[in-house]
Amino acid sequence: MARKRAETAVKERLTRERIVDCAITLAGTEGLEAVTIRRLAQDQGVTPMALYWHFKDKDRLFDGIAEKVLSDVTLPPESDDPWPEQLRVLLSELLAVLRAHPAVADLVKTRVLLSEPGLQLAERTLGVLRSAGFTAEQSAQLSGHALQTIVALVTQEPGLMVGEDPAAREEHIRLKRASLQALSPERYPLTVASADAFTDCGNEPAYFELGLDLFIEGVRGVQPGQSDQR
Amino acid sequence: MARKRAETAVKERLTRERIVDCAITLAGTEGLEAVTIRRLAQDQGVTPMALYWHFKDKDRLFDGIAEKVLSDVTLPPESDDPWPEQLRVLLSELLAVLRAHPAVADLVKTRVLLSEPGLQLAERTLGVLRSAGFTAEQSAQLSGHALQTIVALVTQEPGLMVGEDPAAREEHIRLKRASLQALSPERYPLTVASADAFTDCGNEPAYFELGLDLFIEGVRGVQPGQSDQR
DNA sequence: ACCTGAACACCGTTCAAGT
DNA sequence: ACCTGAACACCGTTCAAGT
Repeated sequence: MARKRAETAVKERLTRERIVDCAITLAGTEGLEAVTIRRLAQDQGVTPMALYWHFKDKDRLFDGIAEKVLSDVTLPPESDDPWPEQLRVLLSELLAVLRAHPAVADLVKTRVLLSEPGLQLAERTLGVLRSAGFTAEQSAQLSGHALQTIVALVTQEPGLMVGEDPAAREEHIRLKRASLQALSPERYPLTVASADAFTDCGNEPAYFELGLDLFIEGVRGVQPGQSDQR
Repeated sequence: MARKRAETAVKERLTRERIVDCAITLAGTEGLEAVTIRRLAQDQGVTPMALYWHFKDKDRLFDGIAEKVLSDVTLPPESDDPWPEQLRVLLSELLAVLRAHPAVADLVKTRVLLSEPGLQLAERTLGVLRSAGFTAEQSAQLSGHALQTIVALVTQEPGLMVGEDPAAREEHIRLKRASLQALSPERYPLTVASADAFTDCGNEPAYFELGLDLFIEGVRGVQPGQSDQR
């Protein structure tokens, strides 16, 4: 009981890591909108301006968040498996990591090329795509789509609501579903029939599997040297 | 010269349409961040609170923007073409509309099911997918991915910078490209080789074609009753 | 019906100053 | 090196009041 304690936790020195961790936790519990410089400072028991010694501005803090999340990605060893398998393994790993941090997945989307762990993931993804016969240009674009697909899968999952208690979540889903079901069945029969699926993804594994399959099959379909008649 | 004039244009009464149009224009010229209640009011020569008579809050204004943009989508007549063709036509139309409004495309992504024109597009898309043999659940998910893919194609186009003069844009691209090219060629050879493609999509038609193909081929690949061995 | 005035509770950020 | 105090220029939104 030496010195003074702050709030519930032992007061430690401010550091980039601590700020980033705090931001990730806060985003996870209350949503990314709750992550403000001032709120972060308050939770750390410090002045808002204290953060500016560690980060040039909020955008750099976001860079730090993305880097930290991407550092959770563990790349598999190089393999001789067919490229679709390798691609699936890479994307599944990224998917698993982002699923643990849906609130900040959108930050990652635009920041992969800005950090060491992101670059390693990108390099490996490009490797798989190049081995499938794509050019540097095509591989760049496809790797971007891959990232984009995984992030969308995580952030747009129907019924997902970060930083909302289960009761409010249920209510939100119920309301949205009701409004879809209230549509004219003559004009929007298919939309009404899909109301459940639009508001809550009933089966998570199937949802993510279809998303992954969709992308990988898409890559297969545009692969150079394929019979592409339609 | 009766009454008084404001700024450069003739002062007219405030209306939902005028506010939405103003917001879309502003987003296009200065970016979505520039679209604030206060700025909109200022441009219209009115108090910020005036807008609250027309829209409950900023989110409803965003709903209005999305609806207006989606109303530009002109649906093709029903056809007997094979479903991939029909899907391509629908997505190309949406793509063309969003390409004209990249700054607000992200707003559209989460609001298709909230307006008449969006619902009509969704219904048609679901129709095509259902005709391809997908269930209501699968079709809902795939239509979501379709939307998401088109929006991403428009908003993530490398080298696109909404609300930035060409000079600043060039400089921005140059800088980002240089930083990629400065990476270690031993550790990131493929990333360095793709630096150009990551920073500027050299060939727009090819970029959008590949994006569309990727999605449509993906749907083809996950279509029920296909030989799906990998 | 349509708009204003004043106020509230927030933001990110700068800059000079403290230890 | 690391943090604070005070201030600036913004936000969205509410509420009572005006015409």
